[in-house]
Amino acid sequence: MKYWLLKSEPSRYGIDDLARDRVTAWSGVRNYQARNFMRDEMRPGDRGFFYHSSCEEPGIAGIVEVSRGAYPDPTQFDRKSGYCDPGAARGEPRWFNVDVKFVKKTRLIGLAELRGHKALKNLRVLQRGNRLSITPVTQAEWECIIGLLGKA
DNA sequence: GCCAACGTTGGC
DNA sequence: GCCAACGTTGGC
Repeated sequence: MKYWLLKSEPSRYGIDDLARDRVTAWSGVRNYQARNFMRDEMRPGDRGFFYHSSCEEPGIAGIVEVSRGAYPDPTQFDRKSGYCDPGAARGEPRWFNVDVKFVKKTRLIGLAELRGHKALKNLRVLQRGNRLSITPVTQAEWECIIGLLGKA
């Protein structure tokens, strides 16, 4: 079982949207590294932090669980979708996505707080210039952050 | 709005 | 296969 951090802009789709929907397709990812994580490494039962990016208070806002392993992202074939990829063919999908389900909403753990912990110094989302929307989280990092949530 | 960082594209 | 140009991301 692995741990992940999934970024989303709350103005597009935030933790409250997932709390309402309970399950959502993590579709629309158009980056090969992130795709490979979903296709090759993410398995049902894996857990992840839901991270709010490009917003007033960037940070971890919730916990999710992978509820379905990777399958071809239907939006790549949808001509009306902004995620449509003319280079993708039905028999040869280029993009994949998993489904994630809501586990819980947490208090917001902002970047400054995350940076305050040595155990998190390698957390990808804290690195300069990090843009990858899906990143692995080590078990030690996961446990450190879960520990922070135990506090007020 | 700025700007650093990074991925992708395309000419050669 | 190199690399400059460009577009996007995302914190500040």
